[in-house]
Amino acid sequence: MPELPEIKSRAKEMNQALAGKTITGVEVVQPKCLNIPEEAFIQNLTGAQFLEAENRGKWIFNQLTNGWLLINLGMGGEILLSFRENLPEKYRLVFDLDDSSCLVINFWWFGYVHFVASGELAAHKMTAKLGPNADEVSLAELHEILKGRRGGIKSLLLDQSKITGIGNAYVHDILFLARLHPLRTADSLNEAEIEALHRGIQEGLRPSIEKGGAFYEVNLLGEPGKFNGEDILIGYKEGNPCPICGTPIVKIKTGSTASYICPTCQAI
DNA sequence: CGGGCTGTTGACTC
DNA sequence: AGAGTCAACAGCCC
Repeated sequence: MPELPEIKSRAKEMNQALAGKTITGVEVVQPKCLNIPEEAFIQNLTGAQFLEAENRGKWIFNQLTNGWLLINLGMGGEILLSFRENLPEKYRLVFDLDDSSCLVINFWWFGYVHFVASGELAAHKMTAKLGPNADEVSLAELHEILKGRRGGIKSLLLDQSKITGIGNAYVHDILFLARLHPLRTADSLNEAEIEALHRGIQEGLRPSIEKGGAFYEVNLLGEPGKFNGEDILIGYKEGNPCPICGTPIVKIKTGSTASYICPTCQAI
């Protein structure tokens, strides 16, 4: 479940590893993840050079000499810097590079690998409406995002058009850190609660960003992130004592997703 | 072996 | 606006 900490880490690694390298060939195993016909995709990317990589939420934006290579790993996957002689068992796409290495992309569901020509980013529907990166949202911006919204705070945090990068894995700890129940409505938060939410977003993401992402995702070299299970406060820890008050963590249904909360610290 | 669960996203409905 | 449902490229657990 790659979310902002993992994707931000991958983007940094790609920026370091790929800048200046040229794509010499493209192998597409899974054309359904593309946004344009396979032939056009290969034609556009062959010969393109990587300039710079950064993340916007869960998307990696690779700026190329002739456009953008946009990657979203969906519900989990790997981006590996490898060699043709050492390919993993499963992969969806390979970019051969001019130094004889290659970039291998795999994901297990719903990943996207898109090409957008220079100047046409605004027409790319899946990324055009992304909100600001969750780790960069200021308190004032958060105020604006919450203002007048009557929906639940959890679904708002997961809405990538409002604020981008948070997924169902990190949202449990973010809300716990803020002492907010996921079904609290956005416009019901008082000033102190908005500040708590802002801190919760920061503190819920930062440790994993600093550790290169979660242990269940790997970096470009195949090494797992260092944000471990014991770094997670309450997410997926049903029955464990709340680290603040000792009340057992419970799993509740919130719309179509599950939420883990401390029923004492996060009263509705 | 089959069913249900799990991270994402957009389209579509009411 | 927002909540609910569905479907789209797996893999795991029971």
